Amino acid sequence: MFELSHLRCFVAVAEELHFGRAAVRLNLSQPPLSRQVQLLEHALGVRLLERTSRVVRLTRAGETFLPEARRLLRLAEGAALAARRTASGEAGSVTLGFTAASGYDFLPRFIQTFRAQAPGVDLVLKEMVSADQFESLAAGRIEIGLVRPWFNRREFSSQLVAREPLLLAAPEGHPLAQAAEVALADLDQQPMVTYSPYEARYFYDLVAALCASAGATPHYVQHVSQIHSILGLVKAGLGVALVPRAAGNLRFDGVLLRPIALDARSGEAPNLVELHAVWQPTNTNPALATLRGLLPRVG
Amino acid sequence: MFELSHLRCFVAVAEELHFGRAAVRLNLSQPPLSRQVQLLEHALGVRLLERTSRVVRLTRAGETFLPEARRLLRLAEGAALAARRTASGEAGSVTLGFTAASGYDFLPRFIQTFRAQAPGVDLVLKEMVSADQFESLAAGRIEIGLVRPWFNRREFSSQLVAREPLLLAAPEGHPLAQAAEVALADLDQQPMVTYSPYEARYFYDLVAALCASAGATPHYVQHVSQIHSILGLVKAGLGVALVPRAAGNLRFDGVLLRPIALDARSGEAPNLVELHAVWQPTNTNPALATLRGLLPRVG
DNA sequence: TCGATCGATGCCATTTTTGGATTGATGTTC
DNA sequence: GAACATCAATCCAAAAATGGCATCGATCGA
Repeated sequence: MFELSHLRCFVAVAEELHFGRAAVRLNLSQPPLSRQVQLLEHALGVRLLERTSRVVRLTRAGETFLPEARRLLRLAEGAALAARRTASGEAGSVTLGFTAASGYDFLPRFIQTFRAQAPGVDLVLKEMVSADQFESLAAGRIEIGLVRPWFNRREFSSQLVAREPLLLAAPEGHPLAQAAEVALADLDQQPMVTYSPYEARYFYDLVAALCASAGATPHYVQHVSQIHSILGLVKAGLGVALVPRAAGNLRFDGVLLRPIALDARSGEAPNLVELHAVWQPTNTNPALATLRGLLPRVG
Repeated sequence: MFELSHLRCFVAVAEELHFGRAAVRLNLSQPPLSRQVQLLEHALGVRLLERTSRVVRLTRAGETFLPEARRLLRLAEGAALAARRTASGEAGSVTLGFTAASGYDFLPRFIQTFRAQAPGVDLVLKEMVSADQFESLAAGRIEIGLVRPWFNRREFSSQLVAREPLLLAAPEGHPLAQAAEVALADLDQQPMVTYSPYEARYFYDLVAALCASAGATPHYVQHVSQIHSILGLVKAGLGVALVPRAAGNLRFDGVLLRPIALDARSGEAPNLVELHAVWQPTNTNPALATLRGLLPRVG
């Protein structure tokens, strides 16, 4: 069988129709070039060039072979480039898990940044709750997850990627929605829609801790998993709720969002709501490294 | 840069995930295989395989490169095959010139045979009178021509490919068309449409010689180039004509064809009408050799 | 007829490749 | 935990391939 180096020799001669000039082009001398082309012809069992001591011309078989030879050389370079780009993380594919809520704000902004910075990487998205993401990571179904606390999975690496405050969600016309901001104490004895302690434990605990910190005891009228469901119940007048600021991107008619007032010392609502990226430390996918490098850009 | 032999080594290892088995497959020993794969990785500047003393696994770059490597090897084999098929005349292209009349019978039958026997050869057809075919041959516009005599072009090779008789063409109802065959003597003083002595000299001379051989002197009422035009004038009642048997394939309504009666000794009409193939003897197109080899099949 | 140019061939030095021997690492069995 | 088998990598000598110089026969132009 022939080699790519034979093809380079043949292509140079076929294009120059002169062994001397082709040899110069290939940085070798004319005798080895003559021999290399002869080796190619022998390997193929076909005469590719007709030559006298003065004239070099392609045979019909040579005419057939020349475009194929050029194509092989081009494809070889392309294959090398593709391998290099994959190795460097410029090209490849990553499977990313995300929670519904992270899809409201962080994820869209991250995807935008990621596509701009790494257009050659294919991002495969899978929505699932945090617990399922850990299972999928362990099973290799996803390579990185966007999850809520709390987790204590030592076998995964993690990185905090975003924090945001909780806001009050109240129906239009609700007394608490009239003010520009709301004191936590005002939530005492208020009907409130809160999170499921099972399917949304992180948010359940967060809300409970926040209210307890102010000595407020809301009247929890419903426990729900999804934020968009919570907003629906708020609109229906069942009560108020505390939701992450990103929920504002849902633009729910009939529901107003108000910051929580703080004591005079701190000045701004604490960013209590955390979002973490998690992955297997042994993952060697270069595109994952590329992705992880871009996470801090969107915080 | 890497070589196709490197690709073969890599593909074998990638498929076996074991250097020893891959080496056996490639008919070489394990140490040189290990080194060849290392050379490929060095040439690319990319790690394609992760390996410990016990485990071999593709990297992501290796996963990207493997299908490209397989493709290159396949295309290399295909390129070799294409060159061999062109060299053997199994594949390629031929330009063939032909006269209008040869298109009635010989050429269709030849094309049918040629396509069956040489499906990989592209046949490019160009209709032109014999004189123009010689010019086109000399100029390289066609590679073989189907021409009528007479020619005396020593620089071309030729081969008689078909012969056929002349038949009498008479309008329906014409007295000469009532009999199953016609004596040449019957043509004496008959109105006759014949060939142009300039644009169809071969046929003009043939008809004149045939009539003179029987002592008949037809009354030539028209001189025309093309056989289908002659048949039209016969139908119109201007006279009879002598045409090659292949003209019967035109199926001209209103015109009957009758064989020419011979003297008792010979028994059948002589095949006076000749068709020759001509080409440049220096032409090296293998597909032309294939075509020429098939010409005698259709005679 | 002579000289210049060209591709092919001979020969040799250098480089590359191959295979056997061996190594260190790793997993299995006892 | 030790012994053993297996595996990919390394070392080294031998074989093969490559490249370059010298030269050849053929061909073209002056």
